[in-house]
Amino acid sequence: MLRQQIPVSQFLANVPLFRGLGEDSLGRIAAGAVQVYALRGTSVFHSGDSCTGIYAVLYGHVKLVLDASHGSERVIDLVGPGQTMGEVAVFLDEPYYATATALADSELVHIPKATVLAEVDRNPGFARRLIVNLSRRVYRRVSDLQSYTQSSATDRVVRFLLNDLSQHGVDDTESVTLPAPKGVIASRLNLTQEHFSRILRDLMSAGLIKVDGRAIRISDLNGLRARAA
Amino acid sequence: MLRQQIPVSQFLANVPLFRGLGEDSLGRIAAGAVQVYALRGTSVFHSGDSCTGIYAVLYGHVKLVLDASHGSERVIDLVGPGQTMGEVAVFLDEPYYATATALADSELVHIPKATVLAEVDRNPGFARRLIVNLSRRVYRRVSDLQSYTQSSATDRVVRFLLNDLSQHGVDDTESVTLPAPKGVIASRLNLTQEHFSRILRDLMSAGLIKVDGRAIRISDLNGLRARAA
DNA sequence: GGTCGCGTTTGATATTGATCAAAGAACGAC
DNA sequence: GTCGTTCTTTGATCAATATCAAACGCGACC
Repeated sequence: MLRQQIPVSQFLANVPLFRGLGEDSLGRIAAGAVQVYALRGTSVFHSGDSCTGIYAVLYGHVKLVLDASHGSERVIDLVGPGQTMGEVAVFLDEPYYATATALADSELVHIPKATVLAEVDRNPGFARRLIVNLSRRVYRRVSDLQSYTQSSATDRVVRFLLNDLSQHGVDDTESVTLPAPKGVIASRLNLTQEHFSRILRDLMSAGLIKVDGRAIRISDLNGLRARAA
Repeated sequence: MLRQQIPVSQFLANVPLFRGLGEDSLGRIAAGAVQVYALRGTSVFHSGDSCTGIYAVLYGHVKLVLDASHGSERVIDLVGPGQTMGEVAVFLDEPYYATATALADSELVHIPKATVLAEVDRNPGFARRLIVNLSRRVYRRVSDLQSYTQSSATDRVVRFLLNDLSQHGVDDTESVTLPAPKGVIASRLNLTQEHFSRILRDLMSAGLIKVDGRAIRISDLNGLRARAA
């Protein structure tokens, strides 16, 4: 993993967590920030590492994985451009509890713990941003929990597809490209690779989607929506 | 549900979220606060209700439930004395996403949304408290997720017992009293009432615990600990 | 072009925990 | 007390998903 110190405030201005913070504030944050490159397959931090600060992803994708004591790893999140990770460990003053591994060659910005803590005390606007950010995260975890426990594997997959679709905007051609190998997506959805594969096959043979590697075309959007109810 | 306006600052001083905030800050928070009594079985708020503020539990117990569209309800949290609920809805500026129902006659304090928001902007110490509070919540949700997906039902039950034990301190007699009907605890642990019942029976016949209604005595602490690995 | 390795698919089987149904126990109201 | 309600236990069966094993596809690299 390479590290390099260059001006990053222009990048940070586009990260939702920092957007609209004002030049002075951004400047202070950028001052301590360091650009980090992580090649595909390399880890940005490991579970148990002492926490040095937060990371914002500029481009690429990173998976957050809970190491399984026994059995296979569990992907708890996929972090893409504009998103941040590591806040929880910073504020709990504990080591990172998950491992962050690049799914593709990625560029990140590291903001040291001290910088984050100082800015929170200094800038209520930033504090508020963080609070909202964490609130959203709690909410998403609760939603996840709800999916895992109250809906079937197929429902989860369908909802995942529809969700990804809506994020990328409804293009002329309705399609989704998985940001990670299917095994990783499967784990994120709390199912095995095999089961995920079978579900995609079933959705295909029901004429709802077409799968070509990581590219998934939605053939019957309404049919798919009906399935998600 | 009764509401009554009385001075509450002395109570708030004992709630972790507000502890050590200083007289002035506590005073401002208490100013808008209203004491709320919820009889057993009554709800403090319902999923979908517009969010009016946060609640701190003074005594009693409240369950937070996700309504299941179809099927049975899912308990996502048990909120006891000193704990708070509703923060996420306040900061996301959305309706409550769960329903809060008293498990026993309970006393709570309601702090209006506006009061909370104003105090965050005014008092970095409070903002920090909230951030830590929310971080802990994210962490707990992740831990929950890990239990649900990476360990067996029995493991979860054992860990729940050991956890509850350590919270109440290791009394002379090592015992736990469930704060809610077994069906509620079961749901919190993501299993059915029946399954929970069978697990307790099995742990009993293995000589690890003794169950008498909601009182559970740990007969073989080391044996139980061994089971949690 | 061959082959190594990763990701993916498929099939057969096993296991966990859910569901359905019903009977018991506990507890409060009258 | 006795009745009604809620909580809990037990048994029988079922469904969902995991696991194990093996083959397949395909790109990277020699």
